[in-house]
Amino acid sequence: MREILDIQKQLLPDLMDIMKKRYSILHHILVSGVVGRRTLASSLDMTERVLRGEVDFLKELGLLESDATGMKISESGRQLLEDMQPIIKMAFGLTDLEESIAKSYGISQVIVVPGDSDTSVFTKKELGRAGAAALRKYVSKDDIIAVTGGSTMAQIANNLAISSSMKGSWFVPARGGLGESVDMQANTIASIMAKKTGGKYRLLHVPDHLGEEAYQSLIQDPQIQEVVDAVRSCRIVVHGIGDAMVMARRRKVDAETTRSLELEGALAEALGYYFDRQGNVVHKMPTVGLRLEDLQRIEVVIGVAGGKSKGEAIASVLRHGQEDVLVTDEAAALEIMKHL
Amino acid sequence: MREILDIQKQLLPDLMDIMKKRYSILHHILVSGVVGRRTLASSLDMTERVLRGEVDFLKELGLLESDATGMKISESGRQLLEDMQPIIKMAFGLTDLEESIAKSYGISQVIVVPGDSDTSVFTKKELGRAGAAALRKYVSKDDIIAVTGGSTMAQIANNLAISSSMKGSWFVPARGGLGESVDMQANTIASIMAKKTGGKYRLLHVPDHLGEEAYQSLIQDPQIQEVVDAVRSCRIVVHGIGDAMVMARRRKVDAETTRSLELEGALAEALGYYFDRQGNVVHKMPTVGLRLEDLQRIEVVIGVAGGKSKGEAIASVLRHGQEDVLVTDEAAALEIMKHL
DNA sequence: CGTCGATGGACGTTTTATGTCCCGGGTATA
DNA sequence: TATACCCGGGACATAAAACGTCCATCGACG
Repeated sequence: MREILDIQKQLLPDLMDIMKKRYSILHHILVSGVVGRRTLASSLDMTERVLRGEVDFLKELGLLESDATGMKISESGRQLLEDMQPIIKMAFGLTDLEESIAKSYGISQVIVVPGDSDTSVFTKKELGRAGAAALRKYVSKDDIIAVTGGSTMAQIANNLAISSSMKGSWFVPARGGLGESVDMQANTIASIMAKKTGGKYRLLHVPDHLGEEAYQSLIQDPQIQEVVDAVRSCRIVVHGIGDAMVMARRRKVDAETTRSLELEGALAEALGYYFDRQGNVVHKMPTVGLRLEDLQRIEVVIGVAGGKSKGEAIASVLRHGQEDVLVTDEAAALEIMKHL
Repeated sequence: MREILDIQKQLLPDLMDIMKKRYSILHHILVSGVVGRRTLASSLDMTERVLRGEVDFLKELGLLESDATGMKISESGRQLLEDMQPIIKMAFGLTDLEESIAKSYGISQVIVVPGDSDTSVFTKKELGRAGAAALRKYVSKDDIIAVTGGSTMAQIANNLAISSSMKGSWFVPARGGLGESVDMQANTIASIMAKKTGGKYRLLHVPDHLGEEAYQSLIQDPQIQEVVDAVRSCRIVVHGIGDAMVMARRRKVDAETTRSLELEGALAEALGYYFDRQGNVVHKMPTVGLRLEDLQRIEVVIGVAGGKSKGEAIASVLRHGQEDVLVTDEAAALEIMKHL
């Protein structure tokens, strides 16, 4: 039942918008009894003319009637609304979640896919699909796109396809070596994405656990510098969000730092930075590439993460307040709303 | 599952058309492998430009890819088509039926509702709804609309609602007394329709089983003449279609005529005329009103009938070749196609 | 009996869709 | 290897639809 809508959404992306619009017009008329165009327009926050277009259409379909006293719902319209109840509830439960997260955290767009990535690989794939769609939506010609590593990012890469709009794009890792395993690290993801879309890529080869001296000389290297400059001038960032302690363990952070993270109350990780509950940065991985302060001037920052277990972490990162777009799943979204 | 599509068809008929269009584009590309824009346009019977609009859109969505050799389906497009298979079949299976009937019998529009009126009252109601919608579609200002009797016509009347486009219309019975019971006869239907839509009506009070002399004097009557003239100058006819023998019995046709009907192979009845399998008129009820030859110059002839048992009868009437619009149900439609 | 709010018509403007043509380039075939 | 063909994509004028805005008329209500 839900699939049918998801499938249709692929072919008719604005299906839901139109359906919701027409539904809410009908619904408003139903609860109002008899209502005039102007009143209805202002209560629905539409211009009078565009409402009129829809109303004429609905009248054509026989779903509402109008005479000189105003508009009211017809019998078939009333029946339709009743039949639609479950569909609307299902289809727009998530939309409501999206809107309340967007509003609460001040984000331009939130996309919530149904399910829980923790328990269903299908949801994780869906998250990747949605992330890829979001990227495709915001990308424009010849953009530089910085990406991070992680399994969610890998799923996004999987779901990208050759596309003329990304043909001229550059994919770069947002930050150098962060101690991830090879197939999940940012370099790998960037190259896969470039391959899938027909775009180009540059990599940042920064070994992990470098001595201070070697590190300093490395970041002086003109080749590296060039890539870092490209990264920091990117227009779009797509990054995952992780649980702080899980990430620390995965990256084999030393015991002392781990203890310090625990003491500072680190909850979330994104782009090599660790955040506490309030969204403050409590630690930073020592490597090159994008810095947190760069995010302010970057036009599109897309965060992608899902699963109930990550809900709190996502909320922390959102609270830091640099995200423009969030792609998550239902389970995480519910958690996020709990941590308001 | 099916309900959701039915609901969408009611609320979003325009989007369903678009969905079908995009689906068939994708499908054609799938079966063609690699195909060029111009070739595809002609095979889909679209202009090149409008196809291009859709193709650009589908490319944007990542459902198809194109290079200098032509367009081909992408992996996600292929997957989508597979997922959509059942949806399309459900949503448009009837559409296919509609189109083949329209084509086979040379009718402008055929509307098929799901189900079988013989076994489901819901389908019968739906037939009425569809019939009412068809009438609403074709009616224009101040039309004269001739209607017949019967239970299906009564359902149509039930589903009409007050409508500005019918406010100036006249409803008249297509033919005088045909021996139906009062609540199903054309006079009743016409007056109900007028009441429901806010239109006006004139009736033909012609008693059944009149002697020849009385009949002759009746049709000379100026009042009657006036109505008959109105009826014969109508722009729209909406009529039911019945099984010949069932109708003969219901109308208490005398034994001799019944025998003659049987001999002639009468199968169907419409507008007081009886038709054989080939669509020839084999008998005519003796009353005033619309004549069969009037149909030629009447702009919109709408036939409404459903139920598996009536399929053959409908086919006979269609074969007579005066129908412009047919509203029927799935069961009847399948029968109609059998009697090609 | 007058006032208010409603619909539906009208009209100019803006945005979008469409018809049409053409160019550079890649493919297949000779 | 040369050539003829068909491809996608850019360009542009035009038709069509959407939209903002205003107004005439009608019915309900005080």
